Amino acid sequence: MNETILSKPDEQEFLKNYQPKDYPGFAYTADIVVFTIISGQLSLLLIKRGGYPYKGCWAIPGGFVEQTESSEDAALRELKEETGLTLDGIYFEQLKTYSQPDRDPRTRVISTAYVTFIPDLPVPVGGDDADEAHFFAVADILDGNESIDLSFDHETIIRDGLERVRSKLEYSPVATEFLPETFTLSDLRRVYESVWGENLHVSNFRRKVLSTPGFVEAADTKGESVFETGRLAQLYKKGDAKILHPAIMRKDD
Amino acid sequence: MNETILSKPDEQEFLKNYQPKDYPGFAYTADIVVFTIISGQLSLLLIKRGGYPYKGCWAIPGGFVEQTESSEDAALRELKEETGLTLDGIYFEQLKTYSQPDRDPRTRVISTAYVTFIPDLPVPVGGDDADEAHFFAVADILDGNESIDLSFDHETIIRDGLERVRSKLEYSPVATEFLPETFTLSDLRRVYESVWGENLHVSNFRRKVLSTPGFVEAADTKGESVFETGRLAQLYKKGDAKILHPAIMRKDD
DNA sequence: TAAATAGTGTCTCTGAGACATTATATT
DNA sequence: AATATAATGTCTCAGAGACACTATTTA
Repeated sequence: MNETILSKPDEQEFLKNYQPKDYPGFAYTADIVVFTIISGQLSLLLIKRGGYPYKGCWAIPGGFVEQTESSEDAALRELKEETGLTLDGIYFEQLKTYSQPDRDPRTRVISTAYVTFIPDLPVPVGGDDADEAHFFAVADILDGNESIDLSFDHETIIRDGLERVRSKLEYSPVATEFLPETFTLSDLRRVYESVWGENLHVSNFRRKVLSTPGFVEAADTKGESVFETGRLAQLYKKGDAKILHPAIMRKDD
Repeated sequence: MNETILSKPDEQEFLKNYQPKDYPGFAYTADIVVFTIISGQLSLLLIKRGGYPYKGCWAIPGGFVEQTESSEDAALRELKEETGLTLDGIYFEQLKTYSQPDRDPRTRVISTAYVTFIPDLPVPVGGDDADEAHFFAVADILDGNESIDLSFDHETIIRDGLERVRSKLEYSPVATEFLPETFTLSDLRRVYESVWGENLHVSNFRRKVLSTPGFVEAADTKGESVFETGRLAQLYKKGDAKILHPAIMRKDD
């Protein structure tokens, strides 16, 4: 914000006398797509709606933004209220804003959606506004025959979020956000395989990751295990790179 | 939107009796960053504000969204009203939504910003809400000593837009949006140089562009000129690729 | 003719796909 | 011992930086 200009006398005078216009006004919500990987399946968090409209249908967590908070703050607050999940210090980013006039059957609602990626650790529970919170495999939600009824335009939001996380893995180190503090290169590779839905070449993947500066660094604790049969693997932790170059590219682009 | 669910009797009943809540409501605006290249300088369109707040300061085009239109429609409508520019069939995309509670000194205003890239052809003029519309070199606006006073958080929006166009050039063919229907490879290279602010190697650039499928294709009209001294250049037109691969990468990432 | 840009060709290095081989763990 | 994963190494090809050289235009 440009503060200097606003301190001019005539600007101050205008603001002192300013009366909010009789402008219709919009309802404004913040929603968040929470991705994680469960049993090798890219999954996301849905809550079952307790009230109308779309009563009993599934929706991504979210809700109305308060007058005193940003939509970023609202997304985190609603997520916590509805599922108990706290994203403290966890990566999340703005996805897109949805403003189609008919996207909410009640009234005009603008929604800004966010995306986040979390390790498979916390077990979400239903909170204030929701009956139930549950992780579903993305494949089941989108192509699934299991008919998971989604609310509003949330299928569109989920598809946009999916494309975001898929492309984000290429040029940023966010794949590590899906993992605990230390992990093996196989763990990291499985993140890519789950998100992209394709198998990657094991040793080529290793070489690419290790030759990309700042992606991962070896953890001091060496030779720990991942609880799988086979040779014990070196543990790594997140490096300090914000962007990957060279990028880890997927095949189908 | 999921129409099937909404046609259920109980959902219909709820919607029939629905009364808009006594909810505060937000003002909602759509703004648009219009980039073009003028004399080899990446430039963008600003309008001089005719009223308070920030009277006399410069702002990116935009304004309040109507209840019956999407923010996409609003951005295009406001641009036309304020500058006379029509973006019919021209590429534009959503940039980001800004929701900081104090970003507008009058009242709470949410804004969704868009970006577009246009050839250096139309001359914008002031419209309804603005005194004046003018293209400024991005360098002058951001690092400039010429002190161009910007309104609201528009400097942030412009910086975000700048980073978007810079990265967009790498993996998408949008550079051609800055050019007329036919252009030479030098024209295209100068777009990259203007946006990235770095000189590119002439013959390597040629090879990369021509070996990227669908980026450009030779125009039927051969050997036309670009009105520069030197050998006449082959003309090209936009290809049908939506994504560039291999990408045209910049140095500093 | 000089200057400027268009366009071609070549050398080299890096990154990635494909694949073979060795190492170390569990069962 | 059989099996599974970890880790290293090698061959080859594609893409990109650097650079030399030729072609065609204007001034």
